[in-house]
Amino acid sequence: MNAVTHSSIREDIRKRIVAGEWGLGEQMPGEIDLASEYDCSRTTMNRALRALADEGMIERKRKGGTRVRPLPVHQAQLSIPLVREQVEARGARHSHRIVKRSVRRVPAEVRQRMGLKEGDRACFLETVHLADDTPFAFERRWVSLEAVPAFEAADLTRISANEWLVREIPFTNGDVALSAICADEALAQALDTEQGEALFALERTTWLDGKAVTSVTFYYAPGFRLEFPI
Amino acid sequence: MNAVTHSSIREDIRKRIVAGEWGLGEQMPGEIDLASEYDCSRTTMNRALRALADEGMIERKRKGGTRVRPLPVHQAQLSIPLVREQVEARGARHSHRIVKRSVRRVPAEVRQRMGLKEGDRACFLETVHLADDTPFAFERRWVSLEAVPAFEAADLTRISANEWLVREIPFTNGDVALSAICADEALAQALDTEQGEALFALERTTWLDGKAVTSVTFYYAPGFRLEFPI
DNA sequence: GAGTGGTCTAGACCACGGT
DNA sequence: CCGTGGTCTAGACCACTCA
Repeated sequence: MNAVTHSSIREDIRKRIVAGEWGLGEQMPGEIDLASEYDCSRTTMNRALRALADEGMIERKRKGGTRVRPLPVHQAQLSIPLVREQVEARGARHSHRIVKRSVRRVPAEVRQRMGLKEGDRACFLETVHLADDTPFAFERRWVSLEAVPAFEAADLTRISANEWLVREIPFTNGDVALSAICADEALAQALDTEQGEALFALERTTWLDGKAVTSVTFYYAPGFRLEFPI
Repeated sequence: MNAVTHSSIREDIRKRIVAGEWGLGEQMPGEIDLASEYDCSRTTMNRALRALADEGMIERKRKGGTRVRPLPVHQAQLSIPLVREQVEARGARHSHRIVKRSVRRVPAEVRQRMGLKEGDRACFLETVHLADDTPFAFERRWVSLEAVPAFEAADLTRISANEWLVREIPFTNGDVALSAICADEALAQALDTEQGEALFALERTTWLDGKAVTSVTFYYAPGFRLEFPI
């Protein structure tokens, strides 16, 4: 209890929670009490407690006071890197090869996922990402030409579609789904592996002000692991 | 620009960034300028900008000022729910059945993952989680009896090991890895599916003050998707 | 050295939500 | 009603880092 900074206070209180000083109910003292205990201002204590609340350690309610979360919500900051960054983080050189590129009508399933109307045009793209010339991931992507007309003419030889979009079109929100899938013939060929292998799939649809920008699925080569701290 | 609250300011500035008002370099005005522009205190502006920095939208450096992140870091708050919660969120009834439970020496691979010494004892546990009597996930777990001696005698018939541990032993940090794996014979049998099916695997090792508590892998039945917003 | 963000303070008012 | 957290303010000092 030296520096009376919001972070030192936060860590100290975290320890006291872990040590079980307060049970799982309503037990914790309020901001004012803790502030005087730590001899800091209420503002500082508020910030420390707010941080603990943000990470799911405690729950705060007006009038109800501050309580230790019965079942702590275990949240992780999962950052979704570019494929290029994933490859380079493994110490390999990234390159990509466009397998297919066309403008076509969107199949019903994707149309629903992206909220497009029948007849809306979109760009379809299949890309293989390589790590030192070994297939690393296979990307199947739809880009709405309603939202991103410029994509039709984008030069994707030097940078990948992912990076082009990230650079040109910010997005406001999106949905991600992770799953496992057996490689069919096309996926097996693209990733230079056997049919039936288990592939890790990451599907992402992103939106800009309520308009779908792109919907993409990445299929990672067998053995891929997405790791992160919690 | 009505309420001059930190959140309204944050959202307004986010819009201006998305609209491209400032390029990808060093362009943004500093706290003081923005504070006077929004007619708020520097404290409030600081909080708004800090929030944008936390979510990876901008980068801040002393003296260097505030800049728009060239490639925004796309971070998601991924909360890892209990299996029971996952099942109940699908509107099904959760139950679990313990398949194996024993105390034994830990194989080298797990020992390394958990940082245990040779000869350390641990509890090994295999559990099948059911959703309305259909296999939903298969859990393979090691619990360090060094860290949690009480686990050896825990009653796991009513609540699962996961919940027992969450209730009894808080943890300070952990590692998570997601991957896809082909079902071998044992997994296929446990999940009542075919050998070779692609399974989604979630592996997690948790620590309490540097001591490994438990290392667990969940294998989800085919078709499982882990979804979250970004 | 100087400018920028990082942080703390003391006080104030407000909004939510139990009593 | 009234206690608790949520927030804003004005001012201050500090620490990092760039020039």
